[in-house]
Amino acid sequence: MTPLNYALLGMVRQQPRSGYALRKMFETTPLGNYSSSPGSIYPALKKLVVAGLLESQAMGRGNHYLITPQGERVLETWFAQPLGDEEGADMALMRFALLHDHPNRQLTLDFLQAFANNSRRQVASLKAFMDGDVWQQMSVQSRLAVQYGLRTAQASVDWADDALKQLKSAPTSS
Amino acid sequence: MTPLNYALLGMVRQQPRSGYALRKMFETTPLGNYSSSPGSIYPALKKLVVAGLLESQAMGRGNHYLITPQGERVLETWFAQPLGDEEGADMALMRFALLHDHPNRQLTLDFLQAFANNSRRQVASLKAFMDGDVWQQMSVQSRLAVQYGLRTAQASVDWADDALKQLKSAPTSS
DNA sequence: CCAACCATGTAAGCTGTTACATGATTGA
DNA sequence: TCAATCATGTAACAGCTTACATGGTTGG
Repeated sequence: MTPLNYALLGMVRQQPRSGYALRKMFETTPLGNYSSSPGSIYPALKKLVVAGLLESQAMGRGNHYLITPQGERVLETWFAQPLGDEEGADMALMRFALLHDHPNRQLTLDFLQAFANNSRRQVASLKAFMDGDVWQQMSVQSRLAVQYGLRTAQASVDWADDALKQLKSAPTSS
Repeated sequence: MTPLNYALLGMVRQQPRSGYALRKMFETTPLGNYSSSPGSIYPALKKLVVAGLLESQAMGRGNHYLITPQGERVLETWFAQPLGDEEGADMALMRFALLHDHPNRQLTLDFLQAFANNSRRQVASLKAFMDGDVWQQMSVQSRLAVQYGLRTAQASVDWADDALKQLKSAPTSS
């Protein structure tokens, strides 16, 4: 399961779509960092059908894709996985976005907690780096680049905390 | 010229290093998102030598790499290129970090200006997206994911502005 | 002497991109 | 009718990772 596969599964789960519609999603929304080129999406969809995670259904011109129970299970397993340090922020955020209307709200809350903790750890490790030997030998520019990392990590912490607040104050809105 | 190639050129330009030392840089510093696996670095170094951008020089155990005048020219050309929207933030930041001790301080200032402008444009486009139709149909989670993008873009703006201040107030510190 | 590190390399594969190609349908 | 959009596909490649393999050196 590649990142793109998860993205496609998640989008199709939300609503059956054609390959073309999925491409448009990548093009027109800020979510999903993937190119909308057909060279990636159509082959991936085919593979997902072969693997039994999606079902193709002719509809007007073109095919719509539906998620199968097995596909749902794959997504659920992914959602339930503890958020590791390894997955980059982009991957983590995609996972978060695909949780969208998931009935189990707790998954989202858990995700945000873990994300906030990871970001806090990242902040701490960058601060620790700034106390090390290497830091002293670095040029002004290189140091500023590290400061950039610090700022974005801090922004992640703030966002996650804020998102938790918003979700907790809001009733089950879906 | 791949991102990794630029990274290697820039690091060698700063100081002649062995392939192993370069790997350690990737491992121990937050700069450079690349894996430190030998499978990427050694072949890349070889290609750069063949292309005449680096020179290999036996030294003790292992080889040190030096940048050639031609390699310097390649870097200079890259540095001088206007910062486009296309390059991701990671690529942009790498370029910034590699400017490190560049004698032409103006390049750094130009970069930061362009980066700040790009980030501002990104903020604006995200805000515009939040006024569109798609936004209305999105789930709470998806909206929060977009808000994340907004926050990090804003952090980029803040960082660039701050960096400009720091550099302008500091004399030529190198 | 044995583990850990220094130091380099290759082969296979995964993932996504680029570029090309095709044809139907819709709106001006 | 002519351009734009809908809709799908393939072939070739680029770029990096994983896994494996090798041998020297250093320190406990």
